[in-house]
Amino acid sequence: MDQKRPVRVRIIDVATEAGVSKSTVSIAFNNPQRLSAETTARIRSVADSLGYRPHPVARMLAQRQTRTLGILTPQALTVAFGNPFFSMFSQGVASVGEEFGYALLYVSPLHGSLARAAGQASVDGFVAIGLGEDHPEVEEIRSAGLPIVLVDSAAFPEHGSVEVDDEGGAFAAAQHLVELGHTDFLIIAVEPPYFAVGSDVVSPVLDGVMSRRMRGYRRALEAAGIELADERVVTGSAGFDGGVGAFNRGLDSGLHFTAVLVMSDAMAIGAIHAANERGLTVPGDVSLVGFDNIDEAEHTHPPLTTVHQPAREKGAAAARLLLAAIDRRGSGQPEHRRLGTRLIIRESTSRVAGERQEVNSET
Amino acid sequence: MDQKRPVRVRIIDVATEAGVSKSTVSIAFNNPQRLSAETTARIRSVADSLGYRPHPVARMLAQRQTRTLGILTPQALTVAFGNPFFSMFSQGVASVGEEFGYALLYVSPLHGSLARAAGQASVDGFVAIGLGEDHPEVEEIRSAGLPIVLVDSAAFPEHGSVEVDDEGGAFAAAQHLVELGHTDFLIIAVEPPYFAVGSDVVSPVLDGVMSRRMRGYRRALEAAGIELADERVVTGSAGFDGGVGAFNRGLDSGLHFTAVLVMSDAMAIGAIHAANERGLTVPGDVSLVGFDNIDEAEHTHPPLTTVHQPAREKGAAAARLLLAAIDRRGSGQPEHRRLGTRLIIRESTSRVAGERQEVNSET
DNA sequence: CCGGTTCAATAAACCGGTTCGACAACTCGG
DNA sequence: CCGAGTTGTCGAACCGGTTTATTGAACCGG
Repeated sequence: MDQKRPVRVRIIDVATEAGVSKSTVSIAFNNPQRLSAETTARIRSVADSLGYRPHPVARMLAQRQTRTLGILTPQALTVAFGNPFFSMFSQGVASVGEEFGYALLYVSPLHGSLARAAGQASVDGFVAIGLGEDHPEVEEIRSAGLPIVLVDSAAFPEHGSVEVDDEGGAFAAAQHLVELGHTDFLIIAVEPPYFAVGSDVVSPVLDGVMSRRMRGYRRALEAAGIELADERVVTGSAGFDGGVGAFNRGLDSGLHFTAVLVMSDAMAIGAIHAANERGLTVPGDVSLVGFDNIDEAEHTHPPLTTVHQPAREKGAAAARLLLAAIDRRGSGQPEHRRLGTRLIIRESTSRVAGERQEVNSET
Repeated sequence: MDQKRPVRVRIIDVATEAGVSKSTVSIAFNNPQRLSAETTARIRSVADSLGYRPHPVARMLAQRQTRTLGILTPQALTVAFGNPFFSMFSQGVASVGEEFGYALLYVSPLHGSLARAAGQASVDGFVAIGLGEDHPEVEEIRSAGLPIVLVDSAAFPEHGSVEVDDEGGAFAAAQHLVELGHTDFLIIAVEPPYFAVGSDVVSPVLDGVMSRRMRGYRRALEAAGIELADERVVTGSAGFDGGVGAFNRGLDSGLHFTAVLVMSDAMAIGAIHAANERGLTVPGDVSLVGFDNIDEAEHTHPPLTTVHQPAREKGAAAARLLLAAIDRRGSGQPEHRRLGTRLIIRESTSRVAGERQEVNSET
């Protein structure tokens, strides 16, 4: 049995082998111009032949920086990565992270506790996606002296934040359908209990986002004098399947509707699929508007009308704010950014079909 | 200007305040039963009131473990996260990571060097997605004494690995079309230069995967006596848009084909969309088989026939192998796992239409 | 009253680097 | 030939914890 125990080469080994002190070795790597060329060369070659790599953790400790950005999510990663939107957001964070040489650490609740998970993460700062008021980990992190940028939540003015105009986007979506003459609506929301583990509070994150969207829908409908009965709001789990389930439930409840507002594209794609399966054509029988504008929304059949939110820019902006906060180490004002949303009209929506044309063209 | 400089509370502060030594404080947290109940309680309460959190990096250094799993990808994260498959894989890794209390660190090339990036990552081990033979970072990591599990590559028998039967899946896909009577094929591949930065070698990863799939296609066609001209293989960037581009290019080249084999679902979805835009119906005019079986494949119109690969299980298996390797610290045999693929027949494929219909008139 | 246990708490070493101040040797102007 | 700078290297302290061997006090039976 060849015990392949590749004992790590330490800086002291290199120093001994090269006949210098460990400070000198360290300098040879981090500040070569302070050393004579030959010494540097010798140390380098010894290090190479020994296969020396500075221990990243020791280095982090001494330099007091990790060159790592943390992404904090109150949902399990298995659910987070199930949402294409999250991937796009990640792309944004990653793009600026990579540019500045930072790796990405994903932190999700461990054994139900996000705070504990955050506590044992070695990062220079956090991007927290949707931590609402009652999330104690924000305080936790602050007391650890780490900067944090909140996404989809402005509950903590003392920290940077990046938001998106959810309400405005939702309003535009609903208004668009109203203008097409629709009066009978179904709303598909993502259901609140996103996960339920351990003793921690359950994520009110999406709750915030979703309730803002709901507000936008409601405002537009009210403005058009359309009343929205509670049973016209159905929910399902985030993700494609949740969309088919919710749509079917809406259908089965016996409601009549010609327009569906869906709070996420993933669910909207599921809903389109469900509609087809049930013999309904989109947008002939039912018009449908999603939210997010994920990449696949353009390629559905029919292409999905949806509210674009700049997910990648959101991630990038959050990362930039965080890097800035890391740089100035606690001083300076936190920045708050709010990005726009806009309605993308494709082909999943159309004027309401002939007969029930009780047009309410005022507003 | 209130300088909010939340100086971190250190263990020594707690010790002083509680009138004990720092060892005692450490024990109070990690081995409470060794201490008298009252001392523990007092220390805990002092720590609470001071807001003490053990410094994760210091702790990692002392304990020689990070409780973090590294995910190594030779592509920039911006491109990796653009592929739904990657998200599914991540879900798998995350699910077992979360179960055992590990966070996830994504490591991608920094300034063009994956080796450098890997070197400064503080993890207990790596899951490397598709590192081919000529990737020096594997040796690099081994010499750092860290375990590594290779995914989609068995180039290093001394490390654990998880693979998938790409060739078999591709074979089944092609055979299915052959059985439906198709003889005129187009193959859409993902183009090799996935990125090109710095001095490092460009990822041969996907290359390996893609060439295995190609081999599968070819074998099935040859078995049916169908010859595949080189110009019938078109490429595009991974992702939806790459699919539409490639499909259009195939169409524009004047080739006649009734069947398309696409090496990824994302591209297949783009291809379906492109086909519709060009007035072709799927599967009426052209049959189409994807690869991966991502979640959205079920909800396309028509639902996509594709080769299922167990992406989540792949991630989970890799993570489990890695955790096992971390546990036994270098001893023990590396394990190699190979997972199956299977053809999922949905509705994007059908028997070839009667006569030699002229599919494409001109551009 | 004494040697042997047990229990609680501690001092010191350690994890593996970085960094600061000091020092010796060498250079150079006067 | 002396004193002031430079230059190259080193020792020691430090980052913030954990861990091991040790100590001192209390306990206990003989």
